[in-house]
Amino acid sequence: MRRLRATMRTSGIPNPAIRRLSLYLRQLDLYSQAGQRTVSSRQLGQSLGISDAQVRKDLAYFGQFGHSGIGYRVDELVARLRNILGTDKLWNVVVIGAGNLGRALLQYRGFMSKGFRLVAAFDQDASKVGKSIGGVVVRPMASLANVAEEYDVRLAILAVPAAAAQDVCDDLARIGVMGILNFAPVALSTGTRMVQNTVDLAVQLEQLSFQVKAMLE
Amino acid sequence: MRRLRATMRTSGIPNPAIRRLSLYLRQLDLYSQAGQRTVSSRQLGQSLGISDAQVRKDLAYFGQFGHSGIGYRVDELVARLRNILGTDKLWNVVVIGAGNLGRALLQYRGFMSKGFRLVAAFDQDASKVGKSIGGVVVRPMASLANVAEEYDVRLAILAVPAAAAQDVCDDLARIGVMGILNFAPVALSTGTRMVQNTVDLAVQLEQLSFQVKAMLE
DNA sequence: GGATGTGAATGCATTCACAGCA
DNA sequence: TGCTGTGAATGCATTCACATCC
Repeated sequence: MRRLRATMRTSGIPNPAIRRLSLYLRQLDLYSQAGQRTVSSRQLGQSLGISDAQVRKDLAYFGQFGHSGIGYRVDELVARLRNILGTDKLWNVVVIGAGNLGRALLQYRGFMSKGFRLVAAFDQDASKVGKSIGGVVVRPMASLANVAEEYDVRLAILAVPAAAAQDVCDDLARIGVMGILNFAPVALSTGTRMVQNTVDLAVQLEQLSFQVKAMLE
Repeated sequence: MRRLRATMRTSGIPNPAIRRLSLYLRQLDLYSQAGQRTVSSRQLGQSLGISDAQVRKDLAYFGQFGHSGIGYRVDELVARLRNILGTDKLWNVVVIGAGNLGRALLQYRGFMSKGFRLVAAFDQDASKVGKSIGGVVVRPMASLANVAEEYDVRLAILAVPAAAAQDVCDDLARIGVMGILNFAPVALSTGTRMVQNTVDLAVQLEQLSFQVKAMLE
């Protein structure tokens, strides 16, 4: 049994705060599109179910960019959040696994405008190799290292069966990938130079099950 | 601007603990398949990157079902966790939206054995209605209420575009759905008799981006 | 007046450390 | 001896409340 390292903190900033920054950014994009110029911590918080103090504290971890009496300038804050999250630069991302989920992800275009670009997909199954899905070509696993180097790939989306996930994860670590968005229902064992984010649909549904069950009683 | 209610706690049990119960269950299924009969809090924790004390405390919230000197009996604990999470009964689930993601979810069979059954899919687009995907028929939105009643549906998976999500959410609330697994990148505004769990892929990637960025510096 | 930014206070969650049991 | 269950202690995160600024 391999031993997992516990989740570690990257900095002095609370992990939940970093998650909320993403939510702020998403909401601010909406405000920006709607033509709104400024926003208060109160308004931003209410639209997300978060207290105004929490919003201010989260933002203040990264400096002072509010304006007394005014609030935050939407475009300014968007730019700053992108910079903080690292999505002001474009990340090249690979998708491993071109099954149902992998294909759906390749066709989902919601990433593009947000600082991520899917540059290639990989599948072990030769019959899938060569096809183009959502404008991205499916390649053989053997070409992973080359592609990763060519595009300086640091992020990967893992959409392979659970049984294969750890092996692929090890491969990815070896070629310099440092972040994995993992859709396989397993806890990956990774080194210290790698972070993972596992999205397990069954886990998600179980959370709902628990809570709905409680409401029904 | 609609105001969201803050996340509330269902009981005296820490929310993070409930999330971990799902992880324990997932891991225990593996042990069970491998023929392992008992497991200690230490072993279970290590395989998930969680401390042994944490494991024991999480489980102890729900009673005492460990055995001194032995640990926990795997099958017994699996049964108990299913019971706690509510997945010892079968939940009928509907999928709203038969686009890329909706289709992928319908074809993903990983739920079945875990207490969830996809009973129907719905789409607004008439050209999709009538098709069968992964053994599930796509129906018109208009038939949602009937199906929900017929199958006593309490859980829904939302895979519609962001712009449509809130309206669908309101519909779902009206017909008695109480839990939503939301893949649209918006914070849904719900009443008190409803819980949501939003999986936003961009948010997930942004978390990785932030952390990988920090590691590269 | 209407906001931010922030120390202080509170409230949660996790870990420690050990009694107790097989 | 090996392990659980649990109060006590610690450590984090959130909220309060107010000085401060436009």
